[in-house]
Amino acid sequence: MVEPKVTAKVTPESCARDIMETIPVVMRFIRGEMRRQRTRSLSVPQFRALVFLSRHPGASLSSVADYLGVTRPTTSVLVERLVRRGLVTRTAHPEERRRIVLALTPTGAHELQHARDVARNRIAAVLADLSPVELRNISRGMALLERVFKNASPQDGS
Amino acid sequence: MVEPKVTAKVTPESCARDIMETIPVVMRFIRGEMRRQRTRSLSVPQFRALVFLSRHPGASLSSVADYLGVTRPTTSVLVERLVRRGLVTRTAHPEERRRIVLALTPTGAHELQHARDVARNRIAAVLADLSPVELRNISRGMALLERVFKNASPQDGS
DNA sequence: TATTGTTATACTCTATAACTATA
DNA sequence: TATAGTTATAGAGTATAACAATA
Repeated sequence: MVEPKVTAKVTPESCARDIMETIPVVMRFIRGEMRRQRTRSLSVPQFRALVFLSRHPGASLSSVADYLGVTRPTTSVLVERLVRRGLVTRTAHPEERRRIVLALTPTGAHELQHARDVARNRIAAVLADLSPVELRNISRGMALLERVFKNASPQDGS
Repeated sequence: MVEPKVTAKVTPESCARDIMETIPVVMRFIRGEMRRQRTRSLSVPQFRALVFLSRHPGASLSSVADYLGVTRPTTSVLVERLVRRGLVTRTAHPEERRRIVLALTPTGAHELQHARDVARNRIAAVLADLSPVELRNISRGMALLERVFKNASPQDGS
């Protein structure tokens, strides 16, 4: 009574298992690439903060925290390091005096571009042997994951 | 001369961009779920080490390090914490006296099962609205990523 | 009172360097 | 000499708690 398994049944649970198994492996690779840039290496959160600021110049600390999915104290420390390294400017908001205005410095924009290019190329190299269909499959999977996890991250459940 | 874009061209580079954007978001969610288990929370590396030991009882520290993709000093510290918490046993290898033999304690096996169940169910809940086709797409994408990143992680390039 | 941001504290991850012990 | 593992050190991520300043 064993059914010939042409394609295994995929459930949310089995999919979750696959995600738990694979995501950390890929994450580690990305981290390694970010860190490889010897003199000017970035952590993944630092990189993501720079990406966010490149898209949202003048953003507040809270908005960066929301994007990163971490608390404000964590973000405050992270931003402080980026400011000290000369990658980000932190100035007072003219009207709302509680707020700060964050933006990339020219150096920050440059370093971001560099890190992004290197990481993208290194990841692309790993993907080089995949077929167009397989690449599309991965991209589609990423889009789906982004859609469902983007706004689920805080704590929507228990 | 603008081609009607039915389906965007997916290149290794564009796929790499998607990966860089999405993986950290999902990773953060997984970390949050692991940490949620208040009293007995696990970090993702701790969780992964326990998973590995459940599959490879008696493994050496080096093999755990290889699986995690981190250095041996890092692994030594991580294992030390698991031993102190009573989740892992660390005994001398009978023949190769340089080696240690790592294994889960009954408590470790139990906590692993608990953490795994909770995290899987929480992730599955996020995936609940996806169709079977979409779930299969994600699982297929994970399998592809696992295949290419599993052995690329160290430093195969520059 | 609620929000923005910081500081203090504590813990984990992580690597490199230097070490011990064993093979 | 090479390998297995540890320890020391340093820096980053991270949260919670407590705080300051502003709205």
